[in-house]
Amino acid sequence: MGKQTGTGEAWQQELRARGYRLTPQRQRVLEAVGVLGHATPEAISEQVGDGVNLSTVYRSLELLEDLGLVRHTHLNHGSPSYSVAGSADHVHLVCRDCEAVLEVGAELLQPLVATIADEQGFSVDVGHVALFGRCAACANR
Amino acid sequence: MGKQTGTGEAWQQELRARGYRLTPQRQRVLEAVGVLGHATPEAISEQVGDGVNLSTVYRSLELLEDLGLVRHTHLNHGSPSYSVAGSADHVHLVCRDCEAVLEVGAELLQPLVATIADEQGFSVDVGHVALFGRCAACANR
DNA sequence: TTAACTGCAAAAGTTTTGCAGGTCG
DNA sequence: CGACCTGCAAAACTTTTGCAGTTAA
Repeated sequence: MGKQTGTGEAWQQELRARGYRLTPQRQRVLEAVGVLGHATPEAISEQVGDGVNLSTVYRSLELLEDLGLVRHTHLNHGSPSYSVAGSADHVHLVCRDCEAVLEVGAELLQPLVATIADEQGFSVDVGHVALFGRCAACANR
Repeated sequence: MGKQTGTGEAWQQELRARGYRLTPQRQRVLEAVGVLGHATPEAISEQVGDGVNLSTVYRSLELLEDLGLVRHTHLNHGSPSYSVAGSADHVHLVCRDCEAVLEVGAELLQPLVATIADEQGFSVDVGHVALFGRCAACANR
């Protein structure tokens, strides 16, 4: 399940098919997002080190998101949080007090999603849902 | 269900009890949020007109949120969206394509919320949930 | 070779902060 | 009257953009 650094991964071909180029910066940004789980552009920039300019991080994230390789949500206050799209779908549980982020399987959403599709014709993107509230630890305080 | 502009509303007493003051700016900001449903700080600033400085809008929103009178989420890309906390709980359905925001009753979340509380001890804040996806109109295109 | 990409720096946009004067209580 | 608030302007941040040099293909 590790990410092969081989030559012919599907997304690389997709990327080139669209006329884009495969650069080391883009690979490093994608890898950093994978390592961090979910992270802000700034955190990603730190992860990749000083070899990649912050502007490039932003531009890479935009491209990678357009390719469907990463996604972003707004987990806490200001900054967007990016994560790899390929990983198993899950729901984020963000604690308002301690800022911890728990996860639960997205299969819990199935009934809800089905109902919404049925009533509104709206297809929910299950890949990245964030729910806010208070975690068990903070509730006991 | 209208908002009385009477003298002794509960939140006003709460506010004073905490040592804060009831100013016309704060009343106008709260009223604007109610009128707009959900709005960014800038939109709120326009709604209240030029009688209230943008800085004051930010400071008022922070205070009102601290009092539990308004809440904020991130519906679309950059800016936070504020809404009154007292209104009926509902789930936002944000279309990624046309940016429309639909709503469905929060009672649909009950089973999900119950399961999460059971498994993780995490109490979800049902008041303001946003789900992203594609609306019926955009799906048919 | 050449069109795309990166780094740098400046610009644009958003949110916060310091302070002098105004006002609620 | 006194502490809290507001408006204004500047500061601090975040994200975007223009350009010249660099590089993947």
